[in-house]
Amino acid sequence: MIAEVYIDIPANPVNKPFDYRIPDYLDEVIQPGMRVTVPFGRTRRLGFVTGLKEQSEFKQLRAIDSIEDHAPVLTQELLDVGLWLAEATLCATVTAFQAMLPAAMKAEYKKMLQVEESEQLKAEDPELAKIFETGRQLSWTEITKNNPELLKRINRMLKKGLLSIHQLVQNQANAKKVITVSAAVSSERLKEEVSQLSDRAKRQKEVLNLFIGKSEDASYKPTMNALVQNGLSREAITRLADKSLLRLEQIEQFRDPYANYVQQTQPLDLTDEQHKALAPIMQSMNTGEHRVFLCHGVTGSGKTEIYLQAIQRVLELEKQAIVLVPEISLTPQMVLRFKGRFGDRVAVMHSGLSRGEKYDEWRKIREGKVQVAVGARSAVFAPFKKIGLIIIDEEHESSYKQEDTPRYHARDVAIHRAKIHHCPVVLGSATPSLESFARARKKVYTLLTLKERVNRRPLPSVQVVDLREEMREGNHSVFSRLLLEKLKDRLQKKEQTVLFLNRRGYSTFVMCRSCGTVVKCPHCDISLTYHRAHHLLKCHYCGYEQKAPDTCPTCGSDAMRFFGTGTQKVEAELNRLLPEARVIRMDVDTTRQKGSHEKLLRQFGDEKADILLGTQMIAKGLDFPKVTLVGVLAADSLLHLPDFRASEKTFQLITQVSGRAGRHRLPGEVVIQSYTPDHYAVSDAARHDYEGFYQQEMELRHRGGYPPFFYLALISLTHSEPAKAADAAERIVSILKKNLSEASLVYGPVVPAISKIKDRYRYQCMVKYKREPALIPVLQKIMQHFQESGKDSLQVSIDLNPVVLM
DNA sequence: TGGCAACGGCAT
DNA sequence: TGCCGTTGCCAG
Repeated sequence: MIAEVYIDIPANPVNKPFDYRIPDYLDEVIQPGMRVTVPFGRTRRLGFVTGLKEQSEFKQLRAIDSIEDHAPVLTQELLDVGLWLAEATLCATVTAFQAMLPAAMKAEYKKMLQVEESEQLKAEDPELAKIFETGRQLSWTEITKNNPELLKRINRMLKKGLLSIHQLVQNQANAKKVITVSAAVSSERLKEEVSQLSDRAKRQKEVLNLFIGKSEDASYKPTMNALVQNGLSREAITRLADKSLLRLEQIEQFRDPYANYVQQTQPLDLTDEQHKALAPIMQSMNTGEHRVFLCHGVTGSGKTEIYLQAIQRVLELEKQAIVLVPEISLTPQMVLRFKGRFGDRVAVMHSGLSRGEKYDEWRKIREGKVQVAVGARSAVFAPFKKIGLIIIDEEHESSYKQEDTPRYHARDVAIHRAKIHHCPVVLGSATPSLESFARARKKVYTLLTLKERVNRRPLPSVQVVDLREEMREGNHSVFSRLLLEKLKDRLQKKEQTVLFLNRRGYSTFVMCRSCGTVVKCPHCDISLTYHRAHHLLKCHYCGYEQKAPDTCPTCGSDAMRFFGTGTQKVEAELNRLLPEARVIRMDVDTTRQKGSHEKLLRQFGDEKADILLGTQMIAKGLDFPKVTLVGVLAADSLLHLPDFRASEKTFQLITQVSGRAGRHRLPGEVVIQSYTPDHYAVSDAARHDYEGFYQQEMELRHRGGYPPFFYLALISLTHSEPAKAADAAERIVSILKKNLSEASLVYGPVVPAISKIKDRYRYQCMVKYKREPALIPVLQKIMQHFQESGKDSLQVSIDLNPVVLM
């Protein structure tokens, strides 16, 4: 038999299946979807088997070395999804396969050195011989990294055949193993043994006594660790196992990151609106018909309960469900709602888990141990066999789009998979993306609307404060007088406040007041942000940091001033203005550590703080009964970015943040601070008027030729020499113009707002199109022609339906 | 991707 | 002439 294998090299010339002979001992074992190690050129590489066949057009086939998996890691369906994904996003097929698997399954390649002729080596290079004394294989990188001088000598020995190279393909995925202990003989026998043991074997007797009477209970299999923790002796246990009285078994164990909290919940009664929304979803599941629903429900309208009851039905049908949530809202709050309803039938996948934990959750899905997968973007690839429902909560969230290859949108993958499985997709949001809402309007999706909050709670009242006026009247503080007053009021009433600011760090840029110099990143075309904790300037693009200068690097003046406001500065301001207020700050800088995110939220939930101050990450999913005030400090911070979605993002953000207030008994209030209070994105959000915003924004998109009226393809070029990137961009634009239809528009080349990132200069071209069958083939050709390999080379990246244009 | 042959420059 | 770094090609 012959296997078709995709090699683990994401480069154009090898982006196709290679034929390999299956050795006899692997005949009948190898199946499509398994990973194998194969000889490739002069090395060994990991590969994915995508098909089996009898014949090959190639005469000289090499044989598969070994298998990496005992069962396929990709189902036939996922293999097909991978091929589709590679074409749809213009990436190498292996890259698509890798994206569907947990990171722990990425192969690691190691070059090993071994002695072939030890006597001769000793004669030629005694020092080297000493290193290889044990005769064992040693890692090439480990030997050479501390001692680069050895490289030449090793090469010399290799040429003479005294040393040899062995390529090793390592699978990093290893299940956590635990040892369980059980009785190997009857309780009767154990009693006998106890009496026969000498008095000195006190510890062994202790162990045996524990197992007496439990021999017959097959489920009694405590782990070695548990026994040792309870004061029994590991030595004694192994001794008894040696005597065949106890049995030790190694079993694979699943790490369970949520083992500690599971609190069972029951389905809630649905409101009329919720019933009406759920019914068509149920119907679609019952008839096994693929449909896409857009559930547009105001914040607090109980979308999650609809999801939960729909999933309930999926389980009754003995199928599986995938629930996607934005990375940021994967707080225990959200996860617990699913865990609480479905308990250990749920696997959770998100970036807060360790590599091993993610791998375990993934295995639970593959092995059919769970029926529900809750996770961020990549959970859309959950290896379920019979998907009954896919839910995408907060469907407008930009984190559903992967920003590096493969540049896929989870929404597209979900719909693609749902078609294959004949099941519905439910997109949920209080602020749907214009694309989705437009599709619902055109009846491509089915619109489900929830206008009211559950329990009839009113939406919070929203007040917009004009910051220009505050300025005019001499208030230069971050807080308007209204917001400050309300903050004080809540402090007094012992109610809580959420403050939102979309910018971390202390200030946005540092400028010299004497000569106007703004301190920029030496590697990127962007100003550095001041972080007060360590008195540092940081680049938020490449991570570069330097000490904050006391004097201007250009003119030497000491008039360095900090402009713009970040969360750190607001925190300092709060401490100054309201010294009695307890503040929790949440941003990338305070949540970097594992578990800190949850910890901070728990503190706030336990009312250990009065004010929660944070960036994006606090905008959604939070639900605290005591929060009665929400402040948006700078509503227009996103509005003036060079991005056609700036208004949409602003509207969504304000709406989402406002939704954090007054979700329970206490009514909520929202204060929005803005320099452009009349902008429709701000004023419509304040009025909770999605429809109004939608109309106005669609008008502008229509005029500008932007989605949802046109599709976009963004081609980005980077090179360390600006001229090289510019030249390629010119040529690409002319190729596109020549090959695409008249109706498609080709723009560029342009220099993006950030012209340099990590010492590479950037150019962009863009295509706007409605229907363009020639596009994918042309872009594939462009990739093949222009993409160079090597370190200092031209990099081409193509993003179809980009979410961020920068 | 990475290994290697082929190539050319350069010190000897 | 041998050694080294660079370049381009190729893999089933």
